[in-house]
Amino acid sequence: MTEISNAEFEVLEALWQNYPASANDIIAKLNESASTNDKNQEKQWHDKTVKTLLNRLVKKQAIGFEKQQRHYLYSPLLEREAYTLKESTSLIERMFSGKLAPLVAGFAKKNDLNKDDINALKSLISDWEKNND
Amino acid sequence: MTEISNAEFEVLEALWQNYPASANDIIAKLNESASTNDKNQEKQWHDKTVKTLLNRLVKKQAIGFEKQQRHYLYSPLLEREAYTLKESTSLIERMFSGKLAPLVAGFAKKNDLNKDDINALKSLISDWEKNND
DNA sequence: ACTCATAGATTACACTTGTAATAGTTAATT
DNA sequence: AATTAACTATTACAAGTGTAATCTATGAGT
Repeated sequence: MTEISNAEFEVLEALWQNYPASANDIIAKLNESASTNDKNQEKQWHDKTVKTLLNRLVKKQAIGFEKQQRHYLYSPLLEREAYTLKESTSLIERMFSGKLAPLVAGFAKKNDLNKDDINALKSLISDWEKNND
Repeated sequence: MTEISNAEFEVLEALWQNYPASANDIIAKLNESASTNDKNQEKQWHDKTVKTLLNRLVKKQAIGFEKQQRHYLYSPLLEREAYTLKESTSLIERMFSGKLAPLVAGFAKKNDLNKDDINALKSLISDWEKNND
């Protein structure tokens, strides 16, 4: 499977959030994003652009579709969790010699951790210890 | 500052490891990588390629140089830590809504954490708590 | 002083990416 | 049945990337 670009990823993300979905569903999802907020100045996706990206994702076998009368219903062929794990592993490999701690340390230093993060980490650690002692 | 590509990053990485450095120093560093190991099948960098990447990094103001007689001595203009933090923040933003825990959870699930990682995380947590209680 | 090796600068070139527009097809409407 | 609307497929096009080769200037050796 070839690489998924940033723009492609955003489309895939919309699909993960709700599928199977038609091109229009996906376009709508991409353009909604908290539009309840009036001053929402999110990027607007042009439908032609999204169609192109869907085609590329199909070619890359990241998503598939089944014909539904006149239009298609798309579905991801990748699991989100597997994909994000692969991507984060790759980044940690490239920038931190595969070690997780330096990444976390960077966040801690920037003080970008809050109580919730810490609690989540603690809980992960105790789970790990439960299974690996 | 524009984006730094993957190949550019590897060159920058070599420079961070030792600078100021001449183009040849950098090329050597890139091609050495544990070459003590005979079956080392690491990618070999062509010198022309590295020169190109150095030029692009200069253009992107990621590195600078000072003329030293006939050749240049390059130095990074970015701090490694700042750069990796920016990149990891960006990835976590895009894939985990800015939350660190899900990333760590992915690692824990894959069982890609060892005792050292856990200890490092614990220590980070206790540092954090020392400063944020 | 002249020639050559070398370092950096410029050019190359195919592939990817972001961002669409246009062309082709088929279902829906009049 | 003919026309139109709505989809998908194909084409476009500039900028960025990976990967070098060629050009140019200059210091080093003869």
